[in-house]
Amino acid sequence: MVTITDIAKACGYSRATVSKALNGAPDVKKETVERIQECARKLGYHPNAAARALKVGRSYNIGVLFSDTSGVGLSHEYFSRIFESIKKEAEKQGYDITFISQNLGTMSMDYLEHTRYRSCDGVVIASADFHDPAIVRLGESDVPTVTLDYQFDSRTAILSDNVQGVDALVRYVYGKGHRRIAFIHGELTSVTQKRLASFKKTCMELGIQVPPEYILQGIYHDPKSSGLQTRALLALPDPPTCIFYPDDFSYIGGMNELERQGVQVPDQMSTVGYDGIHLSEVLRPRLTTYRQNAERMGAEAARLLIEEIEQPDTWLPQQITVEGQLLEGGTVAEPD
Amino acid sequence: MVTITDIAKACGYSRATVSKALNGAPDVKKETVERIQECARKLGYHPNAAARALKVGRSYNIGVLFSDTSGVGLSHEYFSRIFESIKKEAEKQGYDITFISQNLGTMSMDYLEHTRYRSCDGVVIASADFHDPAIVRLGESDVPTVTLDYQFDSRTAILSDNVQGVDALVRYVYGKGHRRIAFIHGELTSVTQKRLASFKKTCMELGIQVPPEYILQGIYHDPKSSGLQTRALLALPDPPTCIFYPDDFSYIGGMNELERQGVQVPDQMSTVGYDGIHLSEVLRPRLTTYRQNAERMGAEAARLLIEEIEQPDTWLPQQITVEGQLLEGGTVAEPD
DNA sequence: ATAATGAACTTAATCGATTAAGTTTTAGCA
DNA sequence: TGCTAAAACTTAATCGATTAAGTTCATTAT
Repeated sequence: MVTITDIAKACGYSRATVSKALNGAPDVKKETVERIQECARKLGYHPNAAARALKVGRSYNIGVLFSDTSGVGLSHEYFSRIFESIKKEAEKQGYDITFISQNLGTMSMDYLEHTRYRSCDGVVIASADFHDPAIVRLGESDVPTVTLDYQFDSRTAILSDNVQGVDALVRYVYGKGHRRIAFIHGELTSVTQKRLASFKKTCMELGIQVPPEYILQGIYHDPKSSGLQTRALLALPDPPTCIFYPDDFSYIGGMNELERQGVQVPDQMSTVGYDGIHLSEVLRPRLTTYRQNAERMGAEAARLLIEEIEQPDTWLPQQITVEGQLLEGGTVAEPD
Repeated sequence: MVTITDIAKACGYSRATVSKALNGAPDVKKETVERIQECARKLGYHPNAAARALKVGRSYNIGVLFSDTSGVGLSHEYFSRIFESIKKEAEKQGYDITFISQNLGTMSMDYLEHTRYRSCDGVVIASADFHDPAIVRLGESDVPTVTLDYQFDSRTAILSDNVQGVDALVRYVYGKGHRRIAFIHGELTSVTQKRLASFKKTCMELGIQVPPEYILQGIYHDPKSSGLQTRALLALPDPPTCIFYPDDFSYIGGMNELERQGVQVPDQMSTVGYDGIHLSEVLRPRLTTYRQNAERMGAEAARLLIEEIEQPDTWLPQQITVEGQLLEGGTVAEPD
């Protein structure tokens, strides 16, 4: 490994000067800087991240926290897209990514301890139980954090615009003539609550009566659950003409159940999903859904986190709401 | 941050003794070890990874390389499953994961340089262009590496059993009575070549004639491509009774095309996929496919890499072939 | 009694990079 | 020329942990 000492020897300056030259310190002659940079390039020098982290406390490493309890991890396309985007933006700015977990090997550490153990400069908290004391501890610590789809006090948060997403979908199906709209939602997280509230509010604004039996709790990303809920809706004396699914993957379960009962989509039943995963675009008919802008969310999260890390003085917490986009597919038709 | 010095002060031993006690050195009294461990726990001590990495060269960090060129990254379920599994096994053994990429920020480094920059103890190379000189350089360096679905000389490799996978599928559909079997494959990687060879071999063994127009090159994970190939197959004067798709996701494209042309699956056309992603199990009919054991592959990769890192003396390169499992769905029926 | 042995601990150097403080060199000006 | 100030460089301490080499002290052997 080429170290700063090798460069110092090779070009006849002290280690201090070499270090300063490579870091753009003001008290090194321009000519010297060039000579040292040239030398570093020739020898193939790259700084040792561990040494630098030890000395200055900064690691150029960003922690990413995807809760490991739920087990969903990166298999959700929404999260894998967010993750890829965080990674891409971080790398562009010279940061690496470390996954923050609990219980590394035999050492028992919580998220904050893991963060410190690796000297992470900050953490993006993406999918987690935000009431978990270990998460709260991290969020209240002095470590810069950015949360996704959740808001800690005085912290930066990136929020997907769930209110606008559901609102857009409701108005869209309303425009197609639907008045009997069912809403299957996922577990009651803060995101779910926003979607549900938005659904009710927009329906009210449009003068739509939503009977309570049209609002059902299911499970995110679980086609079995959405299949059962679909069956329940079909069995109602006065079934809906349009069903909202908690997400695109859940729609598959509904689609199967509808097909099994001989109900044609969209002629006899209209459907919409949520997320806009790749699958929704390759199904036929294409699923009408709302594509969350995961790419932008991830990039903003990384960008703002790095901003906080690099300019702590001028930093202020921000809340950014990222709009998605309604994808018009072929699963919504005018009701009879 | 609690350091070893704090513990030394708190319990009246030297830093050396504390370090040795915590690392299980033989020349510390049992009683002392206990006292120091107790003290460390009380103070909430955790070693500083950077300091340790700097001193001993070991970082307890494993690099993971998913090529960034192709852009597929972790959005493929196969790879995200492999990744999750690597991560889980690594964490169990006390290792963190770092993504190895090229061009971190403004520094231009190749994969090997990035690996050294972060002092990674080893690298799992998962999805990459194995002919890329930067990958080859890493594979030929002194850094412990494990490749997935590719084999470098004198290196450990984890291989999905593509030969057995395709063989099992062919024999399965043969058992159902199919003799006219088409094979749409992906880009001609080493994996594809194995699958193709296995397909031809098994067909020959079973005495099946495969006309050349039944073997088509498509694109992995691309429903549009598989849709086109499906159309081509249907337009043949003597179309097949069964179509093999390059992967489950590609099947969606085929499925749509078949439906569009009014061809019923499986009554008028049997189909099989490859991978066994979640989606294949929630479609109706369930897709008959071959589930690659990504979990085991990832775990073995991490396990063997760590073995090489921790016991370099007794280490020998290994090739492990991981069998998958045929998932019998409902997309294969007896042909007319 | 003295030396030898070994257990249990401490001292001090080290990993590679950074940086405050100190030193030398150069330049500027009367 | 001589003095001062600024520029350009070096020295040396430091981050936290590890470890070879050294020290102390009790125990055993001769």
